[in-house]
Amino acid sequence: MELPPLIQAFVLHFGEMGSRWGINRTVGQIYALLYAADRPLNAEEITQRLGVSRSNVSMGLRELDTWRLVKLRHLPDDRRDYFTALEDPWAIVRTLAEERRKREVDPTLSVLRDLLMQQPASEEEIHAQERLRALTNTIELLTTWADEVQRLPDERLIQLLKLGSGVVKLLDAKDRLTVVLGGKPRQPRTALPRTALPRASLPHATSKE
Amino acid sequence: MELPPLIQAFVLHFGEMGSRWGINRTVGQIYALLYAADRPLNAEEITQRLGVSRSNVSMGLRELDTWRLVKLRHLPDDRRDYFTALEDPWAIVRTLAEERRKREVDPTLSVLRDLLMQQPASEEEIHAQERLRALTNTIELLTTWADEVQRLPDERLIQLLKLGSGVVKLLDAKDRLTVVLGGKPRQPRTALPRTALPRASLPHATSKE
DNA sequence: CAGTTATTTCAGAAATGTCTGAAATACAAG
DNA sequence: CTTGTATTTCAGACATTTCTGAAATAACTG
Repeated sequence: MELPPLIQAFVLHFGEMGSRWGINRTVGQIYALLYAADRPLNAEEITQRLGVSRSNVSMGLRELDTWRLVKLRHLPDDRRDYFTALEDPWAIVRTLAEERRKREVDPTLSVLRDLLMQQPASEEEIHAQERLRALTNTIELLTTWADEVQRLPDERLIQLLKLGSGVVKLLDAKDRLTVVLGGKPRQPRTALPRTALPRASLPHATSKE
Repeated sequence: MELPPLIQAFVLHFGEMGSRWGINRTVGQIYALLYAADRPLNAEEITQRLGVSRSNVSMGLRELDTWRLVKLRHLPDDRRDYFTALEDPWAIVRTLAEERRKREVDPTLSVLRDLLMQQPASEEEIHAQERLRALTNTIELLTTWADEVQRLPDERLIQLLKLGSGVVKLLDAKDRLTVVLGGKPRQPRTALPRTALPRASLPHATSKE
């Protein structure tokens, strides 16, 4: 592997982390290389820099493509394929979130829903189904939320992230206002737990004020 | 494997998903079995029900323990170890989030910070470092947010999730109020992008109103 | 169409990960 | 200390995944 030390360290690390992220070493290395690169690279260049076989690079690029993490481009007067990494970090985050959900969550949700439709045949299965139902509800709440957040434009998403847990203050403020100003009663669409009613100010929610 | 069909389907699915989740088949199966079970199980029972070797179960339980997903308990007059799954779905979500972060994100963040400290030795490295900086900032924003959200009590977390992207309306409402009522000027702690100022009402942000 | 270059496919080699059975360890009870 | 039971360790068998080189395919060029 013939790379400037800084880039090499980055590439090697991504290769090693690859296995924890469900991609293999070469795929991780290719992505890191493209991400750090200051120009599009073709397969042959990647092969040389990483010191792996040409066919391995071909397969790796195809996998990155199914993850929608690389873009294929062409340079004038050159019929080789050139690749760039999806470069905007927020685009990467969104893509990773979508793809991981598709691969890691959706199949499970589908199986769970299926099992919840079945008629339990024993006490044991009744209990199991209850547990499955609790799990399903939680996953559904999370994925619905993730869906909605995915649709926010970048600025909004960043704004929310920066606010952090500060959002709960806003929620409290809103509930108080609704009461003080005699606003329209809340639609119980998001049925609040009793502890979140007007003046109940929870200890933890106000700890930073 | 001798299990009621519904439970068996659940267990088999978790086993298969295991590889995508960075755990192996047996570990996934053991967790699923414990999660669906209506009582604590000992290693021998798990062995029998899953039809895998006793030693495999021992290793699997140890791994689940390092993930903090199972609890060890003892029954009176029985010196065998009994296990239960972490059963509250929100506790599971929190634990998974923490553990995955520890394994999948923190090491990368540490390497990135390290590489950002280094003196770049070429134009190429200067560019690479800029890319690394962008990535680092994004990951840091995400993990800081995740940290804060982790500290919220369950009800608050659920409340937020149910609100979904509705939070942005609250943000807008707050900004408007600050102006209308002449409230104290915002601390620029979360420096908003210009587009989020008082009446700029972005098209996408108000699309549902 | 033949020649050239780029990419993909794929069988098997190499590497890695998982699982088992046997042996080792741990520990309570007699 | 010995016996009996529970659990862990670990070397090697087995299984899966990754990677390579060679061959096939594709696509352009004259």
